[in-house]
Amino acid sequence: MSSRAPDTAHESWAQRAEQALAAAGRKRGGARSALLELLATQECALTAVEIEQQLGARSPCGDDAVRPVSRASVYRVLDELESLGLVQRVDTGQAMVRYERVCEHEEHHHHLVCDRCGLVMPFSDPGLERAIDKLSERVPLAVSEHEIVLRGACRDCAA
Amino acid sequence: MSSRAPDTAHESWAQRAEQALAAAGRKRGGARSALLELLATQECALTAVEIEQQLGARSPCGDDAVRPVSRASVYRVLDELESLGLVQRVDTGQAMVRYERVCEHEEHHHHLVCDRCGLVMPFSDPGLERAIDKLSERVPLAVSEHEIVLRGACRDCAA
DNA sequence: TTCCGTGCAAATCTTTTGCACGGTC
DNA sequence: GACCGTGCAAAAGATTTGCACGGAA
Repeated sequence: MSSRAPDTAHESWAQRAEQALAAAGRKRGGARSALLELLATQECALTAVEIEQQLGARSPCGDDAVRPVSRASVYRVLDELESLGLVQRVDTGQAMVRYERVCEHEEHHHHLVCDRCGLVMPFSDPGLERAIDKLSERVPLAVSEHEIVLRGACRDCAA
Repeated sequence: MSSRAPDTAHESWAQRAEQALAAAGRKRGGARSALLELLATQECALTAVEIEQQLGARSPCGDDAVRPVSRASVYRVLDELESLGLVQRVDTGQAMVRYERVCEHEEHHHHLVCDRCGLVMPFSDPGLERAIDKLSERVPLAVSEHEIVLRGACRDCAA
């Protein structure tokens, strides 16, 4: 990242998302913008309910005209973004599915899940990716994506 | 089991399960026996509904006194077996969770999932396991298990 | 006889859908 | 003005739980 700092990656994600949406003939809307803005800042996967809550928690004063986003819209927008390849579902084996943005030029990551407190953390490992890629060629399936989840006790819970 | 061939592995799994259940102070029951018997023969993960259907499909004549197993029991038994470490949940990212038996001495496997038809196949790869094991030591989580899912198009669907 | 296992029905919880209104193009 | 986006409420589907009965120890 010579001139651009890496922390602008999520801005460009939001831009790319807006573009893709526009290209798909979609109009703009409050709920979707809010959701894009939130996802752009997230490091790791969120559930629909977490997203709803975070969006509802904006403007604690209550008179900012930022209306809370309904859960239905959260699901609808996520679904839309997923089909455009801007967001991916992450199934951590917990009750609810999680969603996170897909950054084309960022190293993609997988997830650590704490069995006890439910904490979800990202991790990435080039060696593992290589192993998966090689494996993908030997398998009776035209692999288009993969997902890896490591489960165990996080530091706080193990202490 | 010294001279037993490996294809009796599932028999011993059923036995081990019965023992563990007994050790946990559990009594025997029709639904649970049926479920154990079914799981013992399965190569790969099943959903609760699939299990219910297979158990309901026994004795097509209808007068064999084998009563269909209720779905609630399927879930209860699976939950029980899971907490004893005899069965593991497998989350393939489809609508329903899957379950399969855990064989201590068998190489454990992961899953290929066809996006289009929903087919689930097992696969295993020692290299991948090694990579995961090494990785597990470097991660801020006391890893107790891991799950890998490769998604794509199966041969039939890709054709 | 005591307690466990099971079926049935109702409850829960996540996610989806139908409908009507208001905003965007 | 046409059509999309959104909220609300109801629906759908998977899983869990409460309760009462029958069987195992």
